[in-house]
Amino acid sequence: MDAHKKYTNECEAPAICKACEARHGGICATLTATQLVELNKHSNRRKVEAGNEVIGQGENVGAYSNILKGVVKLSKMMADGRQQIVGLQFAPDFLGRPFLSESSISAEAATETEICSFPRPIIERLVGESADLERKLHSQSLKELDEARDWMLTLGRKTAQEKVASFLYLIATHIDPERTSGNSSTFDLPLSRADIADFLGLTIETVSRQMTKLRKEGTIVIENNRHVIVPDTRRLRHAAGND
Amino acid sequence: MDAHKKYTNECEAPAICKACEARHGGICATLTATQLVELNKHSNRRKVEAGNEVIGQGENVGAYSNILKGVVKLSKMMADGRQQIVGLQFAPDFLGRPFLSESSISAEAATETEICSFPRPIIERLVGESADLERKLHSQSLKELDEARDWMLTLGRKTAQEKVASFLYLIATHIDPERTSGNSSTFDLPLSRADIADFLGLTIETVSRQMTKLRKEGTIVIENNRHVIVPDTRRLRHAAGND
DNA sequence: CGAAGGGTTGAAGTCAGTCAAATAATGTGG
DNA sequence: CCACATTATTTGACTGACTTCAACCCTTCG
Repeated sequence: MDAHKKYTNECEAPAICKACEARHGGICATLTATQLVELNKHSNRRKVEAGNEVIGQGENVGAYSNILKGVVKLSKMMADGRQQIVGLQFAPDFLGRPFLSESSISAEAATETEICSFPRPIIERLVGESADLERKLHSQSLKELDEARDWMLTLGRKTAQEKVASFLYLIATHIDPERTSGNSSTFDLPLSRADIADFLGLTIETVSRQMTKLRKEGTIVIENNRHVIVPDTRRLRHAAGND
Repeated sequence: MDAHKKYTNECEAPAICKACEARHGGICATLTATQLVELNKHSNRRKVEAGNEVIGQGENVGAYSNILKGVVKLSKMMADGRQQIVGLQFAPDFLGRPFLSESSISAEAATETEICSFPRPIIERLVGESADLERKLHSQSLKELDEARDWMLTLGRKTAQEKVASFLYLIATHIDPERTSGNSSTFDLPLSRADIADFLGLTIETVSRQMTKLRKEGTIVIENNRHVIVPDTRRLRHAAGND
């Protein structure tokens, strides 16, 4: 069987990659079929439950990954336990540098997540071969930098009300909307109130109060704590102080 | 004269570059002599006074620059005027993407500054030619990302006291120290109280009060408002909540 | 000398934090 | 499927850190 696999130079992409959700979104989009085959030999696709660290044990320490499904939170912690979420990564983002020695960032699945990870050395070799790949990684870094700086404005200068609205607006615009028609949007929050507080530099109580306020104003509708309906995203955007 | 300039392939670096402070620190370090000559034809070296935007008027809009001397602040502003400084760049950093359409960031000289700027198209062509250059730009982006995330923790989770100490510690470790021996450090603040407040997400009054407090505790000594002496940087680091 | 800008200090107000308790959602064993 | 235990979220009363508003000080510069 597999009679068509005799050539190695211009081979086809592995079947598993062809069916991959991130095939055209993640870093894999920049690779040739040959490189995909190579990468695929060492890749490891797996599920990560909400609340678990994305850093693989043993062999996978220091790996790079594609997020195929779910939301990953990147956070920093102070010696005394105070915590700050410094970034959220949505599928099909690439999860790279973070859990490298560098800065003390931890990556944890916020929701049930699926990732495809690759050993660091392989990626680094491919980066040397492919300018497109380096470009892709570079541009993701720049995107993350822009997002981080946007969030600095939120953390430093917005009120609690605006912070919570900013968060909801961020989610509304980044999550695969369960339903989006024109100006309205519906989704499940990927983060608990505690996580939201850590993302906004607030306490859970304040987050809760501001959500209640937004609900009573009619800016949002909440069902079962996690499910949110935004009837008018422009109104939410305005509440976030974005204009 | 200039008899030795007959070859064009393996020419020497331009004299002005050889004498340049950033020759080995900025992006220029990754370029070949030939590329330097090319780049030099279009480069524009100039001084920028404190308080002026670094964006060149007219021809230079959308340029990339090397910072040769001084400190540049990157800031974002909300519609109602609230402002947040999202990054400081010290010589010999590269000042790149910021004043590109993208995110509404403005770059302004905090102190008297000297920059060497290049038209965007030239840089972009060189990036295509030199993987080293792309790598260099990429790694600066990652550095800025790390710094931004560190600062998010400061903005979101630290007290006013810790924020001010964090700022002083940042300056103490980034500025060419006028005098550094062992654990002590002496320097001039590159930012006014108003700028410091915008960097820390505080008001000038709070910044002033916390500086006074740190002074009375003996953690720092202040002379003429701008001149600061840190007798023991470990103590300052501790006041910043970094351990 | 007087005006102007940057910085400090004080008094009063407010927004978000803290502490505590109630309520809702989720899970577990019988 | 129910009673119970456990956790997540909301709500309330109170406190406190930081802001706001206002006056004052100090240096600089015309």
